[in-house]
Amino acid sequence: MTERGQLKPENGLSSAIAEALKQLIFTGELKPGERLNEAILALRMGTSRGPIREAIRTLAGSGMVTAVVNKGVYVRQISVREMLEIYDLRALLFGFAAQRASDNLTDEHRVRFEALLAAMDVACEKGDSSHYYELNLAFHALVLDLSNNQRAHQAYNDYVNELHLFRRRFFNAPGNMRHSNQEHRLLYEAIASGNSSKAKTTAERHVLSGRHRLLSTLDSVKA
Amino acid sequence: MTERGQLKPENGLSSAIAEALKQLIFTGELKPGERLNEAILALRMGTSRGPIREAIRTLAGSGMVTAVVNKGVYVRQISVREMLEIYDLRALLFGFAAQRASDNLTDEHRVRFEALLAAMDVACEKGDSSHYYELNLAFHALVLDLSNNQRAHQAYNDYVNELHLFRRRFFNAPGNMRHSNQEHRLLYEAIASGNSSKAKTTAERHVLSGRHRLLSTLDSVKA
DNA sequence: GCGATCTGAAGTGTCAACACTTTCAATATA
DNA sequence: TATATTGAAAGTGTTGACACTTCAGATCGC
Repeated sequence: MTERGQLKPENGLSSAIAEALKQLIFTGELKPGERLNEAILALRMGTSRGPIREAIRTLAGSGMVTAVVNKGVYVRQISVREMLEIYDLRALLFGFAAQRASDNLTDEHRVRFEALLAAMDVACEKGDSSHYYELNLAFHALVLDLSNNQRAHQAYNDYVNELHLFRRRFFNAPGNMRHSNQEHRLLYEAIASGNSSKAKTTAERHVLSGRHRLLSTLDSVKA
Repeated sequence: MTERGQLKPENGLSSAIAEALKQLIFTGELKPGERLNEAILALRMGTSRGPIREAIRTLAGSGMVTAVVNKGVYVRQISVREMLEIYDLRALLFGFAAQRASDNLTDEHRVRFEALLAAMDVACEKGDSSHYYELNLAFHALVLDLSNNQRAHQAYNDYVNELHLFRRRFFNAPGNMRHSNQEHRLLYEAIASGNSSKAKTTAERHVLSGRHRLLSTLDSVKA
């Protein structure tokens, strides 16, 4: 955990701290199961324990950490079962969004989709997985945007973050870009064709294939 | 807001306070948009402001209240748009659960379903809307249980609570029991028949018909 | 009379100190 | 040696005090 003194207090100290803690958790500097020591965090962030406690309670409210009375708070650990459940929900949401997207698609969005797909092809060829990851996120975000349902978008992002947390615990499955890229193309074609039910099933399958990949990797590790 | 000194501190004072605040919000003693005054709450709960602040941050984390720096926290207000979005998600989840339920149904569950439906018939005849409401919750919970996906169940409950919050803001639409009751029967038949896709669409429609009722009531008020 | 500035109250943000619980290791005891 | 006891250390829970921001109303100048 490196020094990180910035902590822009634009929106209240505890909000800034909560944001910083989230970053620490997502980047893996704070690992799942690890305990958060209030005093040490306070020292590191350069404040007293009060704001730290409040930030931690915020995270506890959103489920990122679990609090045990008189013992402390721990970064949430996600079980395999929970991961599978979340994958199903994510698939459901993505299918829902794709279905709607095929109804709400405009020419402007077509352009953006095609630009994204082209860029992903390039990243895929070059093997630039980090850039591909960014584009992948943007692609999914675009679909969710087109669902015209902000809550769905938010819930989807929450699920993705939670899964991210889980995967970090085990290994950073890079996922095979090529296959994923192919599925994206198929999904876009389904959306663009206006066949909303096909768009839905394609989108669901896309997420579930990710779930399947992760699951089989997990099995092979256990064996 | 009545005195409520119990506050069993079994799991930490701030957790207990958070629970108490949730109750106050759900029962409507704290109305949407209303500000939460820390000092007054502290006085009423018999503690100092610290635990109150932490409880409030917990609620803020789960989205029940919104915090504005240096001004205070306010009970969340849900817009019509947001309500519609949540209804869609709730329908999606309920459809998902019903689909799964038709795969996971056992004889034991059949018995419970039929007991619930019978009891609902009775409550419906007697016009006992309060009891009907309880049974209605139990019916939905049973379907969600059968989905074998705890996260789905939790998310569904969260959505229901949020909608509850919204409806309180306008009026307590009792919903017509008779119609709802009929839909429950249809849904159970679809689930019991093992036709999972029919179960799914029936469940979705059940929720969406609720959404439609609320929406048309809203329109008639505005007009 | 009208607008700008000042002032006070109300309320939130932050802090440091203290009380309480848990844990673990050292010691005593059978 | 194994087990129970006890005491210190570490860390969280809680509190009251103080600093700072915001807002509304009073005051002053024009």
